[in-house]
Amino acid sequence: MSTGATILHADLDAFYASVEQRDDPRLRGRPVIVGGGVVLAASYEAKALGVRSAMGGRQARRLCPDAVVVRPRMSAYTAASRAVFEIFRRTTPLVEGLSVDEAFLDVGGLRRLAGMPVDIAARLRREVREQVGLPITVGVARTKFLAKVASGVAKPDGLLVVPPDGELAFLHPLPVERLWGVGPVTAAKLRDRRIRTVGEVARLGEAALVSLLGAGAGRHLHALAHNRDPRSVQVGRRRGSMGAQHALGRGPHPPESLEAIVAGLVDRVTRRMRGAGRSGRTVVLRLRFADYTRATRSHTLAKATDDTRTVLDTVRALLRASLPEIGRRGVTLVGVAVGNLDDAPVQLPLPFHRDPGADLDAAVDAVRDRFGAKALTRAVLLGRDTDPEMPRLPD
DNA sequence: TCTGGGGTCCTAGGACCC
DNA sequence: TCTGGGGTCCTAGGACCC
Repeated sequence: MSTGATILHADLDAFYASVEQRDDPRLRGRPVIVGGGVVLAASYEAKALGVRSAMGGRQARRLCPDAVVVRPRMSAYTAASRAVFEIFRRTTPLVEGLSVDEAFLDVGGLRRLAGMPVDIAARLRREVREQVGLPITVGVARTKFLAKVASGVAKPDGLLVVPPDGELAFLHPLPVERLWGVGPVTAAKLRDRRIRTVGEVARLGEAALVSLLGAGAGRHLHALAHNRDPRSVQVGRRRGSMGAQHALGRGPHPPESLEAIVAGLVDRVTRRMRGAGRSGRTVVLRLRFADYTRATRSHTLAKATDDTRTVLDTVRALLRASLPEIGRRGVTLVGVAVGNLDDAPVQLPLPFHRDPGADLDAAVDAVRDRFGAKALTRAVLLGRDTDPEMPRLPD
């Protein structure tokens, strides 16, 4: 029964740019921009001058003429990410990755073994710095949501603990933009109502939020503003789709050249799928028109596949059906994705794998809490195959 | 400020089934 | 003949995240 702040949100700082500064000492202390036409990542020296990721390259160079612009080296970032996640998993088996550079870690059960969460977090930061050479910020709190907000506030290269008795005092003065899930559109709607802080959101009432933002977003935001977030750290989550896309100039782009680009994208995606041992049923063609509005066209196959030919034929049919619209509106991006990826069994971490537990109900509940209902089904199926002692669902 | 590439989750209507 | 409610799947769009 640990009730303290036991969830860590660990987030590498300016990840791509930090890897570049690590690998080239001449870049240290200087503004670094990773990416060419568009900023993929900016070092904190560049951010200080207003450079942001997703910003156009021209504007970034205007803001920061002294910046060193580096071509991205994806394989270096992937390797660094793997090394950091190894440290995460050495810290606790309960790791939920959110992207290449951030994860939640549940350290609630480790107190006797590894010390207080704040000490675990400090050690984690030190290990990432010493063993991988990268700065990382950690937020520590009782819930995932608060831990994430805390790391955002503590960046860069920081550590911030939100004590359980100081949660609302921490949360309510923050601007609404700090909330996970509040982007430009939601922030603008709230701003129109003169709502700028989380505390003001909390005073608004759920019904008002729902009528302003819709049922899902409204209820979600209301819960967060009142510091309600029951989500647990989920291990073994797998992505639900894989895709690749390619931005185009303003054109013109004849159908043959679009077909060729799409074929390359399909090849990339299906190659990755086979590499990961995944197959999927829903094939998606993604388009962006000359006015930068977006559209998707999709088709769901009867059977999951990772076959290049099958996916390509499907995408081609979607593309051909879209050619008239593309002809009218112009196209500035094509993308391909395969969704509805199958759920292969996941490897469960040690405690549940090795110790099914004497109490069947408790074990089943624990698996469901930690990993979700889907994983429970998978765990049971997996357990039947590999471990006769694995708990089964009660009939 | 003229905008990459990779994802997640939610909503909503229609088809279809019981 | 007309009508009901519930559930799932598919397609498409939109907001948001890094």
